[in-house]
Amino acid sequence: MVDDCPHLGQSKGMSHKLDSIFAALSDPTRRAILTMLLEDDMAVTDVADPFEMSLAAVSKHLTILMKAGLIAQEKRGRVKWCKLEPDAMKNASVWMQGFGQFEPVNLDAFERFLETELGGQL
Amino acid sequence: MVDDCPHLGQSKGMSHKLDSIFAALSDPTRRAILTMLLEDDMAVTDVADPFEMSLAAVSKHLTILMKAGLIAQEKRGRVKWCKLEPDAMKNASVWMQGFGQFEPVNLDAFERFLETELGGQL
DNA sequence: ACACCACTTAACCTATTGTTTTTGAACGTA
DNA sequence: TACGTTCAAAAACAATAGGTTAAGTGGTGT
Repeated sequence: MVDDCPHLGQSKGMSHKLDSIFAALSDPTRRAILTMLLEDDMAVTDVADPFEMSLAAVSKHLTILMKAGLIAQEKRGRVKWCKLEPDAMKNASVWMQGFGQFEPVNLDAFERFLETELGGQL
Repeated sequence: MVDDCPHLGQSKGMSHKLDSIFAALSDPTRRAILTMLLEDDMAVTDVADPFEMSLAAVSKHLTILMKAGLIAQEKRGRVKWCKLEPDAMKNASVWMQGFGQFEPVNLDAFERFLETELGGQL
């Protein structure tokens, strides 16, 4: 979670994962796909069905989601089934929780604490 | 349309916000900036200092973070101070919680961050 | 007034992304 | 075997992202 703070220690592994996870989540089509997969596993054709765009475009979106680790694809026969892979999203969620856990008041207090007690030497 | 996240009762306006929030988070430089701002409010020049890139590039990153609502900027004199705006990230976090097939994040990542970085001085 | 400082904007370059259409491979079925 | 279905890959293209340098804006200090 602290991996991408360059003035602290850097271990690039996690950061690169977060790159692709957040980038994958930044597209509304892909978020919609994830929402659909929340209800049930789906074949590629069925995933593409509600969308205006071509099947090829949806297939590429699925590739992006898979490379981010947000879904898994399993081929059974000629049908490729897509299922959610929630662990990847958990990684991103945990990273974000580091920012959401405290109220603004507590944040201000914490900042003042850092200033007075530590002199900002971090 | 399947544009959004119906199971969470979110509107299309929210979807556009999530676009920019997740897109902003997908860049490691911007995540590093947010991590730095976790410790204290900072002037633009000081934010740019640890990075290899130009000040102009960092300024653009800050604009993206501000448009996503992840930070706020306040100009005092000739110095523009940047501070974290955690509510935006909380929105994105809530969206991800909808995929609650992983346990709700109850670990306090922020405290663990502090323990790691401050050596338990708190 | 003048120079400096803290940014922002402009113009530009390059790599990547998002999309389409077309092509083609793999697979079930008749 | 032959045919239709499922899906991926390739080619082509516009738009966007992230970076640069250079110029512009506006507050500070002497």
